[in-house]
Amino acid sequence: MADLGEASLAGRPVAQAAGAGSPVRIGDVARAAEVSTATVSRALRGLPHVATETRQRVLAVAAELDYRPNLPAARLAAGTTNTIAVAVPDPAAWFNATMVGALGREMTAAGYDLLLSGVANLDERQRFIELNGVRSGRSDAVVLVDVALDEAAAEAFVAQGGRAVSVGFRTKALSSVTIDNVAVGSDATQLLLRHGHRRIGLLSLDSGDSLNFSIPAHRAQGYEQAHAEAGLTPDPALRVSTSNSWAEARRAAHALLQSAERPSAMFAMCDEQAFGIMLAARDLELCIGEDLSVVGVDDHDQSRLVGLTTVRQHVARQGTVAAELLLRMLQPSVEPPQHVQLDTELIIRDSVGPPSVD
Amino acid sequence: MADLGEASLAGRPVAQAAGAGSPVRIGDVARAAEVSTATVSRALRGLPHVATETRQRVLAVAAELDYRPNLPAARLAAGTTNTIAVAVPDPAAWFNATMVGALGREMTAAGYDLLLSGVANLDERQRFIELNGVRSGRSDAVVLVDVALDEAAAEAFVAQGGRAVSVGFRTKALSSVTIDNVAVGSDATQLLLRHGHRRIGLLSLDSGDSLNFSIPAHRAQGYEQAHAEAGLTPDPALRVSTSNSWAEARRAAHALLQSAERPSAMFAMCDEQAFGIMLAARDLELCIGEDLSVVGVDDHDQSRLVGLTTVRQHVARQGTVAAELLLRMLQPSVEPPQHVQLDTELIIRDSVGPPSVD
DNA sequence: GGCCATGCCGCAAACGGTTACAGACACGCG
DNA sequence: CGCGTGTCTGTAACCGTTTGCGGCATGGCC
Repeated sequence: MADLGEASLAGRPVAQAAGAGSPVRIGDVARAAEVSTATVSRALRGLPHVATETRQRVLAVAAELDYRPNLPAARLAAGTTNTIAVAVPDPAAWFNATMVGALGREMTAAGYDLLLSGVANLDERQRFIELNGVRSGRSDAVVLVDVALDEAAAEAFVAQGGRAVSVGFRTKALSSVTIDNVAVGSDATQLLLRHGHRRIGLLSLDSGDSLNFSIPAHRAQGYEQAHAEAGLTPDPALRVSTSNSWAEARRAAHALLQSAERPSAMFAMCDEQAFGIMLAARDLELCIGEDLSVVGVDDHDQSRLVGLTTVRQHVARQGTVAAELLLRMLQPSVEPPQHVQLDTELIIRDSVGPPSVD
Repeated sequence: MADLGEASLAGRPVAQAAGAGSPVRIGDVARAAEVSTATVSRALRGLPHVATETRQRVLAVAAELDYRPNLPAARLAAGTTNTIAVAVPDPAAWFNATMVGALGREMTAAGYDLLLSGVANLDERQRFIELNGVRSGRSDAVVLVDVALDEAAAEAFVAQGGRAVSVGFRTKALSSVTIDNVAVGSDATQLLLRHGHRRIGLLSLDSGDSLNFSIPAHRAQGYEQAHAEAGLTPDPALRVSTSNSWAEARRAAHALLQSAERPSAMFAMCDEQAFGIMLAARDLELCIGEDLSVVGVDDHDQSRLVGLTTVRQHVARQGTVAAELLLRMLQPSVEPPQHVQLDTELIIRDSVGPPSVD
């Protein structure tokens, strides 16, 4: 206790003008605190078996020396990275950005770093999976946002010790957080049918771009199902698909709306596509909600602004749920994969009305 | 060469059913290829001083064994991480998400990982800077997106060997990519003045939320300057500020537009705020472009949809430029910080017209 | 034929922590 | 007083790469 004063007198670390000269290592702290490196390691990480007095001395000395543990070294020795890797098809898309934001907030609070990868096609997906297996030590776990893995690949991944949670896609082997996409498609379509629409266009997502085929497929299924329940069969000509960019959606909608028997309403896979439809309608001087009804999915920040009726999914909540699943999964005790399905909600705005009489 | 066949016969790696049993290490590859670990290391990384024949044998064996180098170990030994850490105030905001997307694309192509951190206030900024100094070995370089560092902090950071590029904020010690924010403010304001507006509201950004005070300050300066050039003095009552969320902007605009002498036009710091203004106008049944003119900044994806006149900044290009600066900075040769200023562009849409005669 | 340059390759020492194991010490109890 | 128990601490063996340096052929040249 006598020599404590020597080391930790000042309030702030000595400036030390290190100039990248000689980085302080754990041994330096140990020497200055007159303990072993083992004790320093334990003290700094809050592990038990360190006397309070000793711990405080170590803490003081470490602060004094402005010691920063070297991460790769710690990771190598401990075999854990405190990092999670997340794969998203397009980091700039609204859904993904919002998801990553929520996920990041939670994981940062829990002491994890977030490694972000854009994974836009099957090659990149393959690469991501290979690179982020446990064996590489790049990350402790992986979250796949709208990046589907087939059952075999998922099982292989966990068999090698990989941990993953999937967002938007359900696989037996992985924990997942999803919504009921059949219900999404059905709810949207039913709304349009109730308003009296009989020619309802379906703007689907390209399977080429998307790595998660099941989402558009299930929503389309809901669309079919709603028609069937009403005793109707949708015209296949009313079905087109694009990527999730509004620009492409606009082009596709433009073409469809100029066809001989144009739809009186459109259901789009996401609000960004719906925006594209609205732009196309504007081009053709069709009034939204009168000449053309539109329903999207997501409840994008801007949907309210343009009065878009949509099926809301709580994106941020999906992010926090994914984080919870991750943290649980990172515990030493192994649990079977968890599957969480969140509710969606139909949000009625101005973009839907009865079909105009031609 | 004779034993090559033994190791690399098959097209794909043996399934090996590792079950996380015994990870393949570099020594295993070395043994199987009958070379030293040094040679394996060199061969796999494409370094010189390896005979072509040997290299191919090593490659084949490594593929056969499905070897994955352990990253922390490699990083510890090499003292480099091939990772860059990026700090953004809010990962979900459109500008940031788009920026991160572009940056990530470039850096991934160059073989770097992207570590994403939300840095929303000064404490988090402090923490980010401390955590990502060179000494921690967490990342090779840092990019600060709309997260300003004062001159002293920036110098201290580079003095310790840290490398950083700053986006949206210019500091002597750091490379930076910026736009001319005074011109942005001035261009937008001049447009409104030319249309005959005399009461132009300014929706600024909270300095509390934003870590980059200079952006709203400079734009406000352009606003003042444009007024001064026209021989006018803006009414301070027309100046409010919020965060960059449209919801807050909406509330603020709502209040301002209900005041006795309401502005006939508004200039917002970003398109998201402008959207909020447009919502407020809708609430009050004011017609955009007639009863109220609005100008934003960014050229957000949705701006076109709602006909928002705005000052476009090329976000993705800022991202690629930042990536170039980073890559140059990561070269062994030390260069002085580079400063790149990109052009902006006034995009005229429907949200601006002459003031309505009251 | 000797010598030097050159190209490949291996040995072994880092890199900077973590942690199993054992030692030291104090204490309480029979 | 001996012994078990429990708490604190140190010793040293890893963790899995990278890389400086030296060795050994080989080939060309004088």
